Amino acid sequence: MPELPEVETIARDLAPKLRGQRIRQIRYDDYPPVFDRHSLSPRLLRGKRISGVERAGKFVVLRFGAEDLRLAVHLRMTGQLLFLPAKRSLPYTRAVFDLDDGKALVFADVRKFGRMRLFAGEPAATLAIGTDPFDRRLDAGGFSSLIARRATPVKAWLLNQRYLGGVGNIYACEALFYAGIRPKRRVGKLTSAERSRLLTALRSVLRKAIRHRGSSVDDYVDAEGLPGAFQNRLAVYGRAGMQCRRCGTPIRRIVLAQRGTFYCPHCQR
DNA sequence: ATCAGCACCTGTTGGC
DNA sequence: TGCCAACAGGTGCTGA
Repeated sequence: MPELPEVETIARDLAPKLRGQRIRQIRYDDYPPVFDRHSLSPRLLRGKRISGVERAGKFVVLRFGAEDLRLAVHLRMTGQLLFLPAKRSLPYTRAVFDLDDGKALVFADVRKFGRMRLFAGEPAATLAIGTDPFDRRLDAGGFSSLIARRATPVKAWLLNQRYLGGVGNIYACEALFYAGIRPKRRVGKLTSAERSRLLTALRSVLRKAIRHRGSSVDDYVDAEGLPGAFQNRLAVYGRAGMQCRRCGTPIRRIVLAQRGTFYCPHCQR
């Protein structure tokens, strides 16, 4: 479900609500494990005060006190991270963090793929997340050197979190549409003009999606349980057989890297 | 050292 | 209407 724009929306919403709140108690369902096998003991969180919330790749990261201690939450496909101002029970709850005054942070997940990890250290290094697409130090040259001479299809490259952190299936398809590049093209063989267009298109579509609070194609909701609005503005994702918004050609669906992949055969070369 | 393919889960949808 | 296969925003492991 959630990619960079959705996770960014959740993190921005949660930050002012959670900052200063203390973790009173934690309850969780551990089958399958909701804390991954690298996680420190969740008991360490009891009594800790939340000092900040940020996004790292597709993770929502909570920080505690002035310490190095952080909790990373990955929503995978159907995870939801919800702030509840008053006690309430939700279906598919996997973990509940009781906060001050009856407030709570709830991690719910129908498919149970989502995981959390408590760790000490820097998120990018610990979680093996590549460069953030919005990193100011990333320019066309840096982007091109991340690509190097890789033979993998450009869409598979975009989905690999070790190069760029945060791009998922929807926005990989969308960015390639706006850059005019077919998903199967070998990433290492893109011209420098194409690479440059791709970085620009990626940033632009991610920025727009954040402005519209993400895409609610299926289960995604923000920290208050409300859907985003960007699903109505998608150019190719989920539009197989429908007319391209730019040229009218039917949008094509193929499977690439085991994922549904959408593109316009006329606008993308 | 890569990388395709499958595993992990449950719910929804579309074809017959 | 009913059944069942295919599919879903992601990633981690295995074996070639």
